Formats: sequence, structure tokens, C-alpha cells
Amino acid sequence: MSGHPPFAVTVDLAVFTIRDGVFSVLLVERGVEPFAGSWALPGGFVEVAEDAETAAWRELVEETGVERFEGHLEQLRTYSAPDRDPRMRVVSVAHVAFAPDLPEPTAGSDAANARWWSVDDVLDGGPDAPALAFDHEQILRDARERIRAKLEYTTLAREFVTEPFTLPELRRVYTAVWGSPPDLGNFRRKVLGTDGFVVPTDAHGVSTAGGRPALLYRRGRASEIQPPMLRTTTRGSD
Amino acid sequence: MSGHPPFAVTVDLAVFTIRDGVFSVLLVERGVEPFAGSWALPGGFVEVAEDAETAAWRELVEETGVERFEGHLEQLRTYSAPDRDPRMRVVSVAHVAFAPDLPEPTAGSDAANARWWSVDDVLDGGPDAPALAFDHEQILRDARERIRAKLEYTTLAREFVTEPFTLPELRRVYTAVWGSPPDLGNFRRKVLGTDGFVVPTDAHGVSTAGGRPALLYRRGRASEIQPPMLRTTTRGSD
DNA sequence: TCAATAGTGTCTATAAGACAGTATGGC
DNA sequence: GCCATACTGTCTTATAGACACTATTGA
Repeated sequence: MSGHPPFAVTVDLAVFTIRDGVFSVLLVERGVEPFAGSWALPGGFVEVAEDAETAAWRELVEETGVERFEGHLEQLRTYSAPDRDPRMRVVSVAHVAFAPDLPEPTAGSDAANARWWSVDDVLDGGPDAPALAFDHEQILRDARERIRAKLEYTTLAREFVTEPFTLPELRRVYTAVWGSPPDLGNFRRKVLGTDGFVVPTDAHGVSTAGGRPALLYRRGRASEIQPPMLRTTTRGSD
Repeated sequence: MSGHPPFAVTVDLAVFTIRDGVFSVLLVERGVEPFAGSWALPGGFVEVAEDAETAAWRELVEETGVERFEGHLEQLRTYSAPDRDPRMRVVSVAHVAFAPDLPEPTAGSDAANARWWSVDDVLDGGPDAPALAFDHEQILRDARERIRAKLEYTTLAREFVTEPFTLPELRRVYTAVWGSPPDLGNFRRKVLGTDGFVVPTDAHGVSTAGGRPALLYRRGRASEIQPPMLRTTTRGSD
């Protein structure tokens, strides 16, 4: 028993989007010590009067500059190793957010720079892959696995496209996040056969690159896919 | 921007076991304000030099009096509503733990009393069901759903039985947690057909209540069940 | 013998994997 | 016509659901 030592509480955010078919995460270049010059997940301190999720939404808007964020945000897990921040004792409640096509971010208050990175480049050692500050590589790794898994049993993939969308667009979300495309016919059968995943409109999109134009859909009300749509590629490694 | 206000950080624990076929959770009766006299999840403050999981293990031993805890412990999620504790600003990193047949607990330091309760009685309004302190009812509800779900796609049920165990014993774990028994034949087919879920011994147990004695098994190395063993009962409600 | 529990086998329905084929657009 | 993309259909295989049956103990 030694009372209750004071902690700082932060939120860190893994903000994901799909840009040109690439599963991407928003990183900021730190302008202040510690880790000045390193890239890190956006985040900040939780205020006294807000809970962690509210703080995460606030930071999201501050860091991305987006006023109305159309996506989804959820808590990932809390990281609390005693030495994770050299300045002070701080626990961080990490969150995951995703949205379709966020704009190129503007550098925020204490960030020198901010841009989108390929998630797989950062985690699997692509060219120019930066080493992340603090324990952010672990957080990002956990976040990627969370998203990969949730595409299996939820309709989360819809949050990565703007309405109205086509099935090929939706399939490209799975392709980008999982790293390889689900079988075309089976994918369509699963999505269309899951009640409430997508609802058809009566409109066609425009044809891409001289192909047949795809039908347009909107998001349905279902949030779960039952039974799940399983990844066919190497599982359980990360 | 308003710097970094000081927080207290606690861990709360939902410790589960199966006692006489009943899915049970450990609750303590609070001896001090706030909520003195109310029942609550065991927990306590995180020390400066430890992470949340270490603190959870420490509290687990302190509250249950068990020296060598043979079970499993994992982080659930973090609860951070600004008004969740009337004394001060505190965020709690909730954890879930489970083990076979823990002994009747001894009252800990700041707990007036401690005992096992039926999880379903507490959450679904059984007779004598106590109202829980703080936001502990929500934590317990989330914890129950986490365990119910993890029985589907992991081999977690093994952590609720002592080695060696019988398949009927293992099936009673599913029965207790899910509220209704999985089909006998299908359950055996799934467990025995999942490589590494259980490994057979060459021994028989003793017969119960004048029935055929069951074969004994030990835990295998597999941690996932693929494809999952799905709950057949009412899904998605909680 | 019976009651009680443990364990096996089988038929059917569902859904995924694999992959071949057809349709509709721009040029 | 060609190419490129969108979409449909079908055969096979894996697996779950349902449920009937056999086996082994104690009293």
C-alpha cells in the first residue's frame, strides 16, 4: 500500500484509411523531445473533464484538421509499462479510428509534420520505414491485427468507403487490409448474402478504365457477419 | 491545451471460476467510502513502478489469498468516465482472470467481506443480487461477454478445469458460461477434432453417480479453435 | 436388472473454396 | 471487333446441427 501516485493519462490514435488501394496510417513527426524528429502516432493528454474516447475524438480533429469525421473510433487497449515515456509516468489508452479518404493532414500544434504511411511498409520494414517513438510500433501492430480480425466478423469495411460505393471498391478494402484479395465470386456471394451488409441502389457508377460500370450500394444496418468471412492467407503470424 | 492533469490509475478485476457448475465471479464488500457496504470488483491502485498487468496480478493474490494462481489473466478495457469515482479523477484498467476452483476467498485489506457470486444472478437480477459500486456492473457485463465470446474461438475453457480433466467436465464449463449445453456429440467431435485442444491420457476417471467413468485428458498446445465453436443460443443480445 | 453417465455413428443442411463462364462498358 | 472490368453460376468439399444409438459403471 502506497496511496495513489499521480499519473499522466494520454490517448494515442492509430488512424487508418485506404489511399489509392494502400492501407495507410497517419503518423506525425515529433517536434519536441523526447523523440524529436521521430515519427509517432498522433495523440495527447486527456483533460480532467473528459473521458478517453472524447479525448481521442478531440485529438483526431486537432491532428487531422477534419471538422466532421465520418468514420468510426474505438478503444484498442491500454499501454502502461513504467518506462514507456522517459519524461514521466504515463499510461496511454490507445484507440483505433478509420475513415474513407481523409485529406492530407495539416501539421498540428506540437507536430513538426504529418503524413500518411503504408501500414505494411512501417511494420514490415519497407524502404524509408521510420522507427516509431515510444511503444508506438507495438500499438500499431496490435491495431493492424485488430482491424484485420474485425473485417472478418463485422461490417467494418464499409467505414473505409464513401457512399454510394461499389462492390469492387469494398473488395479493395479487404485486399488492402489483408494483403491479398478475397475470391471475387465468393466475396460477392458473402456480402450480398449477409442480410443488411449493403443495400442496393438503382444507380450505376461510371466505368473505370474502359470496363463495365459497377452497381452502387449504400451501408446496411447489420454490424456483424455471421458466420465470419475468413482470411484465406497466412493466419496467426502477427 | 492545459498541460497534463494528475490522474489516479487503478486496476479492477473480474475473477471468474466455475463452482458446482455455476459460472461465478469474485466480489468484495467495500469497507470504506465511497460505496461502503456495497459489493464491488476487487482492485486497487497501480504503483509507480509496475504496469497494469503486474498490478492486476498483485491485487489478485492480495484479494484471493492464493499464492500460486494457475489461471489466466488479460486486459479487458479501460474505463475513464470523469465522474466514475466521486473522490477523485481515476481511470481504471479492467482485467479478466479465470481459474479452476479457487478457494473461498479471505477478506482483504480494505474489503469487509469477500465471496463468490453467480455471474448471471448479479447481472440478470437474480434473488439477492447486489447493486455494484462505481461502474462495475458495466465492467462485469463486458467481461462476461468477452469470456463468452472467447470460448468460441479459443481454448480458454481449459483454464477453468484442473488437470487431468474429462470431456464432460470441459463441456460443463461451456454450459455454465453460455447458459445452455452444447450438443454432446458435436461438442466431442469439435474438441477431439481440433488438433492440440486436448491430449488424451491412458487413464480413466472415477464414475460419477453410478455412470460410466470418463476418459482423462490434459491441455494441448493449441490456443485457437479454427473454425470457431459457435454458441447456438440467443446471440448478440448483450 | 435399472438408472445414470460416457461415448459413437450417421444423415442432412449450410456454406465456403475453386474456378469457369457471361455481361457490359470504352475505344 | 478488342480489352478491361463487372457479374453469375456450378461443382466439390468441409463442417455444423440434429439426433439415434451403443458402452460401461454402481446399486
